[in-house]
Amino acid sequence: MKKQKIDDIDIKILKLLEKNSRISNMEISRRIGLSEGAIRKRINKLKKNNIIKGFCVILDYSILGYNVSWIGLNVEKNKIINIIDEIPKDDNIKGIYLTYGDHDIIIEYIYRDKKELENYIKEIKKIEDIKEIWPAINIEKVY
Amino acid sequence: MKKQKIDDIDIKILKLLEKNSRISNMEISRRIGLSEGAIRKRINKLKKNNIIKGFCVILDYSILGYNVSWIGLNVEKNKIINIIDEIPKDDNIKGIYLTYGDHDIIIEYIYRDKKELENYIKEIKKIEDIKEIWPAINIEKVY
DNA sequence: GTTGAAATAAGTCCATG
DNA sequence: CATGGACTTATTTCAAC
Repeated sequence: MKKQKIDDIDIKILKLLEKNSRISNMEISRRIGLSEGAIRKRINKLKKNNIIKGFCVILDYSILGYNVSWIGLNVEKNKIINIIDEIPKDDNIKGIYLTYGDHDIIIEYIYRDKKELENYIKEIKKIEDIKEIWPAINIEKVY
Repeated sequence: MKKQKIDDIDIKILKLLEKNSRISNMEISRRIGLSEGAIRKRINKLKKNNIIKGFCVILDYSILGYNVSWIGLNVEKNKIINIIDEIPKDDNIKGIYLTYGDHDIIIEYIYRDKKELENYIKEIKKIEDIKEIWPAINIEKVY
């Protein structure tokens, strides 16, 4: 795929969507000073070119009765792709990240009680080539 | 604030918004089988009660020419709130997380080149009561 | 929950550079 | 030939009931 040239207008659109992705095309158009159609076409293009990968919602999981954890995995480096495939995935997985640092893979996992987390860790442990698991790094987004 | 009772319909709405926050109220209403007005009132209530904290966009920062890092900070535990206040904040900060585990605070930071990251680290270092800084944990979201 | 008016989004076509 | 604007139609939002 040819790499899309991003201009200042695209950046402005992305910044507005980062603040509030539910803003209407019309409102973006008013703030930027382009027609609604132009904004819509640009957003679609940004989606097509995978610069916009999706639109999401920031939830307070603690109010919903969940804890949030990041589970760090240290693994055989040449098996990373296989391992990512094998990680059990369900609604409680909010993200899986490839990282270079203390860990190789980080799983963002929400759970209602310790039991649920422990069971999930048990599943993870069954995967071959995982050397270390650093679970239960509870987090709260403060900014 | 009184804690909101969440029912199955709220959960369904949140799941749809998690998949795509730009879905229209109408489309949610069709999928759930409630009127559009009912959906709208529920979303507004979820926002008012801070269960929905915002609507965001998932961007591929690498296509935009950015690297993504998580900077882990180990700090004096009783100074955490002060430190969070003092962390320099700009458009490159995508999140600040309070954590319990390897680090006390994690900053999600995007940068175009090493120089930019280094300058930011330099700013962080000026803050009192930060004991350790673990920067440059580059990440890619794979799921 | 229904309804109707206003706002917004989507689709098409045309002009421009 | 990609982009924005103008126009038309379809859909969505929003508030009164």
